[in-house]
Amino acid sequence: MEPHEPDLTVVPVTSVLAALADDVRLQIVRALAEGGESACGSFDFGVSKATRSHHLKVLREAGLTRTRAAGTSRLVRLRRDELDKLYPGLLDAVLTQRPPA
Amino acid sequence: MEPHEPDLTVVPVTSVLAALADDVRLQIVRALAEGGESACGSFDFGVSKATRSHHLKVLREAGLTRTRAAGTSRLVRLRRDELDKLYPGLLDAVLTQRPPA
DNA sequence: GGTGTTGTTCGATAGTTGTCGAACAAGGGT
DNA sequence: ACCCTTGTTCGACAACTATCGAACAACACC
Repeated sequence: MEPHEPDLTVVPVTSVLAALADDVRLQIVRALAEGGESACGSFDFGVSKATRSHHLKVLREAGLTRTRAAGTSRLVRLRRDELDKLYPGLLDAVLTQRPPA
Repeated sequence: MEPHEPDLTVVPVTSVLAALADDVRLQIVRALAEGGESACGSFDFGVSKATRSHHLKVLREAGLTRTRAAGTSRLVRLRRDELDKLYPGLLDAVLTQRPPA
């Protein structure tokens, strides 16, 4: 089954924003931005693997990530080039860690 | 009663993004970005005034807008300067109308 | 003081979403 | 062949959210 990675231009802006508007998913995106392509299992942010899988699906279907199989693992990476081209400044604005309240 | 307009630095990024991740609210923000300060009633996007009031509250409490009374109306404006300073590129990336699919 | 305009607030409701455990699937190694 | 690791999928459930009509509040104006 194809992993359903849509063309970014057909994804509504609100879907992209909604995908980023979750704490767990934002941590995943930050980890990807810093660490590059990573296995799903490397994102241990206090949720079960079912929940993690769900969040990765949301990110993928919002056009934020790409996934490829590698043995028993799956490697995920940020579609940064496309995102920066279509929404310049979005990722930069969102990824920089904010002051601790 | 104070309209509860929080300091932007204490609003979680996810709240800002969630506020923008709705079609009606995005239309309101776009209208504000283009038309400047406007009365609540000027945002007629096919929802009831109760719903409109709800969306304006979400935007206000996410730190995106400021509201002041003016007679029987209430004038709403975008907190663009603060947003651009704290999240440079965010609004620009989101406000530009996307290609029609 | 009454009437109309403009918004807000209050239930209520339907839909969406985040979360989990359990079951399942696909590989790799021994 | 067996088992372990790695992920996905499947209900199920709680929490949140978008929406509405109706009731209420504040102000202006006659």
